Amino acid sequence: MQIKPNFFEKAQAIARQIPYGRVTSYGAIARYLGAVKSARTVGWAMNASKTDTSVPAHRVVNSKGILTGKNHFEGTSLMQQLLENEGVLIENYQITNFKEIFWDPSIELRL
DNA sequence: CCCGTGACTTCCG
DNA sequence: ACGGAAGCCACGG
Repeated sequence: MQIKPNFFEKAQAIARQIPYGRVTSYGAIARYLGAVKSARTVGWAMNASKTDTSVPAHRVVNSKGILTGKNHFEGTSLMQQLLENEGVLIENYQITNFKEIFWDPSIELRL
């Protein structure tokens, strides 16, 4: 549905719209964009957004709720610290209540 | 212009 | 159920 101007633009836009204390996955964003298998590109967008403080890339994790991008963040536990600061329960870089705080753009933004 | 890489996900064997 | 391979998009050399 509708054309896709740019994967990057969309991915960043969605990531920026992630509510406080919520998280989502690359696949969820990619699926909303109409390209489930393009989840990697979403991660690429996060990488580009890394310099963009307007994009909370720390709220984006993989389908398992694991902070896969922690390695690309400053330091190492910064990503986890940020999420924990928002009330997200994380254990060993994995979100324990992932499904509870999961924010799916396809559901929240489908209107 | 062609090849390789990258923070993922899904399918097939 | 587990493991390996493919697919997609964009950017850099």
